[in-house]
Amino acid sequence: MTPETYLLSTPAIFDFSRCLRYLGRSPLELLHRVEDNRLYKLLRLDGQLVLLAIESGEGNTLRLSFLNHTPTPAAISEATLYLEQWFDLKRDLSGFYTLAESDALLAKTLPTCSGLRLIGVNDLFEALCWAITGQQINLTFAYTLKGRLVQNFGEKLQHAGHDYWLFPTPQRIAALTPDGLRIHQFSGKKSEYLINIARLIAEGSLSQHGLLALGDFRGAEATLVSIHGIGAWTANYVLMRCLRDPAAFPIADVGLHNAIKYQLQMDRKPTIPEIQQMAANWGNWKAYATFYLWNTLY
DNA sequence: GTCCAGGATACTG
DNA sequence: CAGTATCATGGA
Repeated sequence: MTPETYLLSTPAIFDFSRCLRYLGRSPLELLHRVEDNRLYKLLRLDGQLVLLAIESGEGNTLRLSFLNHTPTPAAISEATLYLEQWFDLKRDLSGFYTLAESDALLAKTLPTCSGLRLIGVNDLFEALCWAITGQQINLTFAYTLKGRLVQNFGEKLQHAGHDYWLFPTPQRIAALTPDGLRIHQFSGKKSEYLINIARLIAEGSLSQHGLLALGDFRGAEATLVSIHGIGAWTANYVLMRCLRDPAAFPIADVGLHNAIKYQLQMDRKPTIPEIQQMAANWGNWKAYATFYLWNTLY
């Protein structure tokens, strides 16, 4: 049977293959799969587990295929919205390119990043878990830990010989004790942080909508930082990848430091004041600047 | 064996 | 208020 297929129009500055290169950076990733220029993603849409395949379509489009269901109209609409957010398709990047072409550091990212969109982590709980899990450990181990979280507490769909996963719900993690995460090699502190945040989200006192309703992103940042386990780096990571604050800037990020060191051929990592100076003109493109610099590391 | 990882917090002076 | 210790383990 031929799956239901839909087209989604893409903006002028968009290179799907570069987005896929970012998405395919870790073989340990369980929340999506990249194969043969096609992206597979499991979502819960309109109450059902829906497996999507996304690939380049004719002209400036993406082609979505629903692999395991004939989608309801609501599911089609939700899938479209999800992808627009995931790939940041509604943002006009012309200002960023004007900036990047005249910026000594950012210009170096364009040959390998041009057309890349800031790939999001749409779900707030997932974004927070990923950021906290990744604190002060190498990225490979962070993926291993996330994989354990997903495989032990997430939901699985098998399709055509592959496993597809949904990230655990906050309700599921909120029901754990710290030992339930520590046995999977999360630190004691991170276990407490994750369970507490799961509880806040499960009970409704923390939500993406609520954070965005605070008026500006600085309000969201202050709220996030007030939560145990969320410092400036984590808050800005989540602002950048989930809340879509264009000025989010995880300036203490080691990956950012390494990318700058490499691009400028420095014999040491840059200091925070040096980075502030480099970013002085980045304005509301700091999130994109960070993402492009990260992407030069893969 | 050593050093560093997409940091945050609690403690110390 | 600015430094320091601690976490926790893997990867290089």
